[in-house]
Amino acid sequence: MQKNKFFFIEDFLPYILTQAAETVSANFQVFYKGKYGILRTEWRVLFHLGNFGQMTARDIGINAKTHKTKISRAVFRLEKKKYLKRTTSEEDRRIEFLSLTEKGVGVYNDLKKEAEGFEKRITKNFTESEVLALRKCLKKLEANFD
Amino acid sequence: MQKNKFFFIEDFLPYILTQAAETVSANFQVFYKGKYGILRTEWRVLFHLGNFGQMTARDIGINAKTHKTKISRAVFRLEKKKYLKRTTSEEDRRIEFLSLTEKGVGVYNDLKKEAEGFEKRITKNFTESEVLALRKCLKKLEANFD
DNA sequence: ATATAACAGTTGTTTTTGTAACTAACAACA
DNA sequence: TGTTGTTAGTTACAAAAACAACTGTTATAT
Repeated sequence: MQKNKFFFIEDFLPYILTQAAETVSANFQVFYKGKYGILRTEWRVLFHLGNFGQMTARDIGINAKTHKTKISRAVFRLEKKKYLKRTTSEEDRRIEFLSLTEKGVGVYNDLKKEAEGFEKRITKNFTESEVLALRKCLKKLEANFD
Repeated sequence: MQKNKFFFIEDFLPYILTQAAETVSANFQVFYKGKYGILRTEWRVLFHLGNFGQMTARDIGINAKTHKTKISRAVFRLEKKKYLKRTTSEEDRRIEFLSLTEKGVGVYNDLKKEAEGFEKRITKNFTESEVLALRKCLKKLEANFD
């Protein structure tokens, strides 16, 4: 009892999902790349630390589903920019605790404002329940792969 | 009259959108990359030609919002694999019409089946109207950048 | 204890992408 | 014509991502 006999790429969910994500990301990166010269993974690390406080590279990688080499290099660059500092754990010297410097917090706070403004603008023609439903669907979609 | 005083990265729409897209794409690429060794842009070109018939690289690029160098390289690889052929236009010799070979159509048909199955599986726990609403929201979101 | 496996994070190499500069063809207009 | 601008597509080089192999450390188990 299939309704649509034909395949349309423009209705293929993975395609429109990726297209929407790429368009939104390309427009959002103007802020962090344009203002601070950082890449997407660096933005993610910055925002994890700004949002959750001190974390290890490992835990950021798990939470953001990002490979450890990507995290490692992002941490290196953020450190070089003096946005974050590392502290080796006393109990387990493999682990490094990462946290934002004062400068990093400043950048985080500025980019947080930009993020809030950006989200508002791109959902200007959405009802509040539409935004909530969209968030819910995206999370549910992703949870299907755990 | 703002409700949420705090910023949570896990509720930031561009972030969860990108996360969902990356997770879905990573799982879907297993089919085209695993079975036929092609990349995402090659999949897109293949599916544009399979879906719409003969097209120019330019028009695929416009429709898929993909840079011409990416398209150019994807076309080159698909040609090398004998999935598509080029025909230079008689009226304007800058233009090449691209179309799938018989082999390319075979690959397209197989991957189309996989795509349909994949979409069904990832939306198994969605109601039909949820899927429709999700598609609509994603398209609306993207249209905000035109 | 000590060998082995597991883990956190880094480094090296290859593949892919991004960007700019390029070629070849057409268009417009003096 | 011929000069200038635009367009379709390619190529060259630099930046970034993917993947595998590595270092140093801790956990496990004989």
